[in-house]
Amino acid sequence: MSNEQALKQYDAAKYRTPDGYTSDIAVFTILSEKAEAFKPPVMDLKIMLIQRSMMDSEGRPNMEAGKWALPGGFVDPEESAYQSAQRELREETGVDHIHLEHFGVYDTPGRDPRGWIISNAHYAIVPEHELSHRQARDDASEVELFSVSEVLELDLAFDHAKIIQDAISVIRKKLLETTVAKAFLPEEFTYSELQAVLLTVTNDSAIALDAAFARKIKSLPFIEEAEGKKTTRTSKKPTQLYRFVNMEVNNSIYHAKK
Amino acid sequence: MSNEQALKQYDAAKYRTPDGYTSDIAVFTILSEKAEAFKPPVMDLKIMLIQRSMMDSEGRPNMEAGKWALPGGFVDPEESAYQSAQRELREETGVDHIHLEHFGVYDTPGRDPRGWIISNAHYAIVPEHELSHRQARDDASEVELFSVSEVLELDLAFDHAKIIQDAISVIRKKLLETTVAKAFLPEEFTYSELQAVLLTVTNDSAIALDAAFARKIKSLPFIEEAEGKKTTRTSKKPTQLYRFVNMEVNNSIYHAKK
DNA sequence: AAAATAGTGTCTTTTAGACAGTATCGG
DNA sequence: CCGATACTGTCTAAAAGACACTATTTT
Repeated sequence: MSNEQALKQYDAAKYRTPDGYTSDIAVFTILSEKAEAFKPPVMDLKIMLIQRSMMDSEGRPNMEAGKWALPGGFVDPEESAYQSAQRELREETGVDHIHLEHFGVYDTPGRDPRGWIISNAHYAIVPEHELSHRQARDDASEVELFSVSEVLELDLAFDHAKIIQDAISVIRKKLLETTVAKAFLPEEFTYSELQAVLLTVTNDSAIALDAAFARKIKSLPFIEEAEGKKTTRTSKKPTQLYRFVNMEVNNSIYHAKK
Repeated sequence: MSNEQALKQYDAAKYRTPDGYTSDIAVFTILSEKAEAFKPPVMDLKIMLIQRSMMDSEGRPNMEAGKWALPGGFVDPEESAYQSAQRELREETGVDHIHLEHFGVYDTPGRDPRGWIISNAHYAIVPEHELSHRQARDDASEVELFSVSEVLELDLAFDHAKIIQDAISVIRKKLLETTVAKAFLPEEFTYSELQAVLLTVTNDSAIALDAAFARKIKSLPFIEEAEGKKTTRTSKKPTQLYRFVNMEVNNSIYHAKK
C-alpha cells in the first residue's frame, strides 16, 4: 500500500492546528432538601462547579481566576477526551470512577482568550454519595454544588454559561426520556422517591398526583417490584420498594408504549 | 482583570497539541427502489461515500487511496468543525446547503496513521434531490450511494467502518424517535409513503399493516391532514395527503402519549 | 384517635389491535 | 369488472385519568 509514501510527503505545517484541546465536565446530582423521618423527600437538581484559583499549580496567575467554572482542562497526548475528562475531574475535585457522557463540542473562535481552543463537554449523573469526598485541588480553590435554578446567575468563566445551559437541557431530557433517574436513587426505591426525582424537571399531573403515579410505576416495563421488600423511610405505612430493570427503552413516537 | 498577565505567562509548549482536527460527514438519504405508477413506494436507506483518489490535489499520493470513505477533511483556522463539515462536503461532493448534526468525536490514538488526529463526525438526513448534483471533486474520485445493509462490506478508510456503524444506529433511532422522517418525504405525503420510510428501519406490525397505520397517522399529534388534498401517485384511488406540524415531540417514558 | 403516606376500587373515556368489509379508480 | 390501494366499521381488550375510599403505622 502507498500509505507510507503518502505519509512521507504529508506536510503537517500546511494546516493550522488548534492551540489546545480540552475537556469540561458537568456533574449533576440531586439532593434531598429536608429529610425528615417518615416523609417522602423533596429534591433539587444540583451541578458541581469549581472556583478557579488565583494562581495555577506553578504559582503563575490563572486564567479567569476567581470565577466559577466547570471542572476540566487540557487533554494529554495519547489520551482521549473522555479519559482526560475523568482525569481532570479526579485532579480538581477528587471525584473519580463515575460514568461520563459526551454531549457537545465547543470550538467557536474566540471562546477562550488563549487562542483556538476546542473543548469537549461531558456530563455525569450521579447519586450524592459519589461526590461525598469532593475537595478542591490543583487549579480549584473551591468545589460547590449549585441548584440549577440559580447557577446561571453566577459569574462563570469562559463560555461555561452556555455549556452549562446546554447541559441542563440535556439532563432534563435524559431524566424523562431514559432511565437515568436510576442514578439519583438507591438500588431499591419507593414510588415517592422516584416521583421526587422526576418532579425536579417536570410538574405534569400524571407524575405529581400520588395515586396516579403509584399505579403507573407498576406498569412501567423498565421497573420491577422488589418482592416482599418494604421500607418505612418515607412514611409510617411500610412502602413497597422497586428497582430498575436493565433494558433498552422503546421510545418510538410512532409505536404504542408497551 | 489578570487575564492579560495570565496569558503572557501561559506556555503553549507545555501541552502537546493534536496533529490535526478534522470533520467527517455521513449523509443519508432514502431512495425509492421501484417507482411504478399507482404503486406505493418501496424504499431503502442509503449513505453517501466517496472513493479516495490516488493522488491528492497537489499530485502527491493520497492516504488510504482507493478506499471508500466518508467525505471530510481538515478544519481550517477560524472555522468551526460544523463549518468545516459543510465546506468539505461541498468541495468533495458538490453537495451544499444541507443541515448537519454532530453525533460523535473520534480521537482514539492510532485511528489515523498520520498522528493524533481528532475527527468530529456529523450526519445529515436529506431527500434525494439535495444530492442530485453530487459529483466527485478534489480528493474524491467517485461519489456513490450505498445501501446501509451492504456498506459495511466495503473496504473502508481509517476507522470509518466504526463511524458509519455508529451513524446508522443514530439514524435508526432518530427516524423512529423524532420527526426527521420528514426530510425523506415531499412536503405533503400519503400514509403509505411515510410507512415506506419507517419500514426501512423497523418491521413492527403497527407500522407494517396498512389499516393500522392508515388510522394511526390521523392520531399522531405532529402530523396533520392537508385538507381536501389528494394524490393518485400511489394508487388509483385518490389518497389523502398529510404534512408534518412543526412541534416539539413529547417522548417521556413516564408520560402517556398525547 | 389523629395525622400522614401509601396505596386500592371503581367508573368513565380513550386508545390499540385485529380483521372484515367497503370505496375508488385505471386498464 | 378485475385488481390494487385506501381506507372505514366494528369488536375486544387494555390503558389512562379522576377521585373516593381503605390500610398501616407512629405519636
